Amino acid sequence: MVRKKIAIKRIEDVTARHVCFSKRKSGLFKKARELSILCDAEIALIVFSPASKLFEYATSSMEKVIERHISRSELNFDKLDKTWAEQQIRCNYANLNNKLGEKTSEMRQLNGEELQGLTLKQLQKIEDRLYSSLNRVNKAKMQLMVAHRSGEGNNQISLGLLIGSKEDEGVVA
Amino acid sequence: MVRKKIAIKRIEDVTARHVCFSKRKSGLFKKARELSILCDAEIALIVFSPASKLFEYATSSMEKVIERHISRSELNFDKLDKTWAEQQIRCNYANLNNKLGEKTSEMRQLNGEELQGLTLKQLQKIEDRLYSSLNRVNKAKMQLMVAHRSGEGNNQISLGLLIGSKEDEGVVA
DNA sequence: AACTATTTATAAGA
DNA sequence: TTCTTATAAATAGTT
Repeated sequence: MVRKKIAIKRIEDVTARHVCFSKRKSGLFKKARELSILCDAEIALIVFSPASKLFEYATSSMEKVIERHISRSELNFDKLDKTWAEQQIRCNYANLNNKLGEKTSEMRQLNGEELQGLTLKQLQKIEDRLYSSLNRVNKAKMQLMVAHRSGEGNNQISLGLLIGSKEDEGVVA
Repeated sequence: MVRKKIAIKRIEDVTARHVCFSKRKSGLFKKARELSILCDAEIALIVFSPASKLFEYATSSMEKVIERHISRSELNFDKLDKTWAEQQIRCNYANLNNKLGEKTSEMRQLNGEELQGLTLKQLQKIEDRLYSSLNRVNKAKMQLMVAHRSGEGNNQISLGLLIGSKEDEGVVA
């Protein structure tokens, strides 16, 4: 347990990343709450998970302010002054462009393109990642087949299997 | 030095409160930064000290949005008169956003996340794709190993293998 | 989800 | 504010 300190860089393994997110998120929110109470500070904390799920914490009055910003999925440009809005768009644009580039490149490697120049170790890592993906896809297939069979056969049994095979939430729902 | 754990309640002594604020604030921001990097999360954190001094942290584009809201309330109702250029930028922005969304979603599926709701056929397709990726990665590994051996052995053979193993480019793209 | 060895944060003191 | 250090708290890896 905790054999080593970890480097602060993106965790590639999906499962590990989710677990880490869940753990550290609670830690972060706890710290925020403590700071606000101990030191009488106003705090707003917004966290979007990699899957874009929203988590938030805010003390008192700020809550309303922040809430408003979150619930807006489109920026309300009409209410903002134009120059700022334009800058904002440009900034986001560049940002998006970068992200798109990164994602594309990552996907290419995962696809097995752009493999030249990688070390054996790096290739091994990609291979491992692909295998775990395959595993998850296979599980999903199994669940589907079980669910499907339940449509024609004995509902009691298949329902039991379904529940038993549910692991991360929403797989079957 | 840390004689005891402290209770989480407002620190009455002003000096002690300030010191605590300063220390815990850095800790909180550090944790926020780490979470965002490790888990690829979007985070915005706003802290007002008891003396109403502002501290903030935000990943990427959220920064500007939040900043704007902090400097708050004096919204410029500089409505309308949107130039063609601005419209254009917004259009591109929306476009990029969509693309990024698609890519992200595609990658998640390829990763074996977000598999819920897919049909058996779709899952099969993802599985096939993963298998071909694995194939390509394996080939790359082989090439590396052969190339490595060729450093000591027969160059002709490994070159032949290299050329022979190149096949379908852009299967997925 | 629970455990625990370690790392990390931090309360008190200087 | 910054440093030190003993102790409390968080958490990475494992089960």
